[in-house]
Amino acid sequence: MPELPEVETTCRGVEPYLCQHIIESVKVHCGRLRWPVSDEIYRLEGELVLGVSRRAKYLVVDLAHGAMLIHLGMSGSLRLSEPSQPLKKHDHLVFSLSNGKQLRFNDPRRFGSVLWSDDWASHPLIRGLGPEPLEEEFSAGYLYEKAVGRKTAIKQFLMDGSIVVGVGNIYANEALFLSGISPKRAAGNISMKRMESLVSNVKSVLERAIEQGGTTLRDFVNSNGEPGYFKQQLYVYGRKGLPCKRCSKPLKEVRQNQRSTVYCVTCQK
DNA sequence: ATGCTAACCTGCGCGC
DNA sequence: TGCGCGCAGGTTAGCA
Repeated sequence: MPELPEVETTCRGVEPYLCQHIIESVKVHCGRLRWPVSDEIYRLEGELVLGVSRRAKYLVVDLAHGAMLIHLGMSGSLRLSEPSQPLKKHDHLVFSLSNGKQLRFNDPRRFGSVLWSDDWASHPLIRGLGPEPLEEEFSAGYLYEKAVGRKTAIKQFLMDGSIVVGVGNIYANEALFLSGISPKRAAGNISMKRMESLVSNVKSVLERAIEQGGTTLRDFVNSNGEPGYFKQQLYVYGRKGLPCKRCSKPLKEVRQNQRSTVYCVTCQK
């Protein structure tokens, strides 16, 4: 489900309900996530939330004495609920807050994770991540330099978190289409000019998706349970065989690294 | 260093 | 209706 825009949407949605409130209790209904939920999670109880932010696709809940890192994996979501509302299937963790509300972590596939960290920025899963795509550090010059000598397909390269974070399958497909670059082209074989276009399109597609509240394919909902509206603006993702919105020829699907890639053989070279 | 594979899970849509 | 199959927004460990 969630790529950067969906995580950002979730972050903005939950922040007002968490910030300056205390996590009074933590209930773990199923701790078998991507990484087993550690008993350290109970250190959250009594902690004041100072802020909620995002790094890559991790939500960072900053506390007075540490932090909680939440990753939504493929199917995770966070919802604010009233304690009286019945639990939904796959509500694995419930955080009761001092404002009387509950934050519930739901994740059917359990690829997500919920971690305690004393110093989140140096956590092994965070340390070593590449720059944020919406920050200035992610520039054409940076991407071009990183790509020198790399034979990896550009799509795979874009989705490599040590190069740049937050670009998942949907938006990698979209940015490449918008830039007219074949997803199969070797990363090291792209001119600076085209890298400029690519970086610019990665930024703009992510920004536009955030404005629309993310992309809902089947089950993404924000913290209020509402879907995102970017799906109707997708050019290629999920449109295999349908006409290219630019040249009308049918879009082609291939698999790269176990992920589906959809592109236009005419418009993308 | 780079690059590829399998693995972690449940649910849904499709063809038969 | 039901069943089996393939596929799904992510990321890591492990091995060549």
